[in-house]
Amino acid sequence: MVVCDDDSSDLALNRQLCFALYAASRAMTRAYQPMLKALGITYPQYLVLMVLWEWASAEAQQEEEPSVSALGQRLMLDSGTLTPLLKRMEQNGLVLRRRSKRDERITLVEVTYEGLTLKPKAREWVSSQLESSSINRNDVERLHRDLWQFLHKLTDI
Amino acid sequence: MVVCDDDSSDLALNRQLCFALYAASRAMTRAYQPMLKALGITYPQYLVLMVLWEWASAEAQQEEEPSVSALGQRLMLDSGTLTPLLKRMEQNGLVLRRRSKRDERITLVEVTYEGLTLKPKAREWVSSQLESSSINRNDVERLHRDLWQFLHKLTDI
DNA sequence: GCAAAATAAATTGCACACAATTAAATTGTG
DNA sequence: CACAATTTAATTGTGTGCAATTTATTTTGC
Repeated sequence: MVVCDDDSSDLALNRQLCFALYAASRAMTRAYQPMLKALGITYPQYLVLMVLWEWASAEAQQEEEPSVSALGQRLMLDSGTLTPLLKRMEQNGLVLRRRSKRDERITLVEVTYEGLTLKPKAREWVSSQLESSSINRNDVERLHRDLWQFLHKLTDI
Repeated sequence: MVVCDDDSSDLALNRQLCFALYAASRAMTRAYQPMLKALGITYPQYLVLMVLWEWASAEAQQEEEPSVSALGQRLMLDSGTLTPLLKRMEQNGLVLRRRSKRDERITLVEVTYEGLTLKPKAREWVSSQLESSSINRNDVERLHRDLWQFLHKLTDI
């Protein structure tokens, strides 16, 4: 059996992309650590907060119900991840969880005032990072666009 | 205090990139699941195997010592992640772990014959996926290049 | 030579991810 | 209305990631 062959192949090409995504995603998380530590939250908790900040904004008031599953659709996460994460956020005073009166199966999530106060702090840190880094905004936008295009093709298969 | 402001800002822009990376990385992992399940390994175990497959190839024989820390540098992972992962792979007969005779602090890792036999299977699956998908190889290469460029700027800060 | 510093893994503890299952509530259908 | 099918979270179990600490070994400085 051939178990040792050359690496100038699909395998190596693809390895590089799948690993680049894996490495870049973790590097991004690492880059956020100073801010996250200062705010006392984790990276996925920050993503949850960003969705909740959007939902709490005036424009979005009459939008979708802020349920666990709506949050899950937005972040592509399931209740197995979100339920314990939201419980920790509730413990830390960042969100409130309550059952919908209309349908007791649904758990509604809302950001607290304390959770809202983290938004300007996060914004300030992010904008100062962008300023002090050598990262070009156009590059970021192109990468973002290409990533989503790739992600859509990936999930279409 | 201003806790509710517009989202046409650095925060929103950056959220999209950091979330795109997070989502794309997990989507890639999901896309690999059918193959990984068939091979009986996890995604990070697959990444480890790819490094070990490279190291086992003839060209690389006199390269760096296949230690846990060398593996960690390649994958940007530490022993806290790798040690238990490699133990599981050893349990499953995919790798061997032994202490270096030259330096007893160092744990050397080598792929077994069983571990090598997974390589052609992985290659076959990956190439068939690329063929059957609508993903353009040039797009993949560009995304890969842009990702590494971004990753380097990120880790430079 | 030998104690202190440095190095390499391993360990510990916590927080995700996610597959699979379970439990509770609601909806659809006869 | 009854009751099966569906929907929504929560739960369970396994495997990462990673910070922080510990253990074992080697190197360095004197």
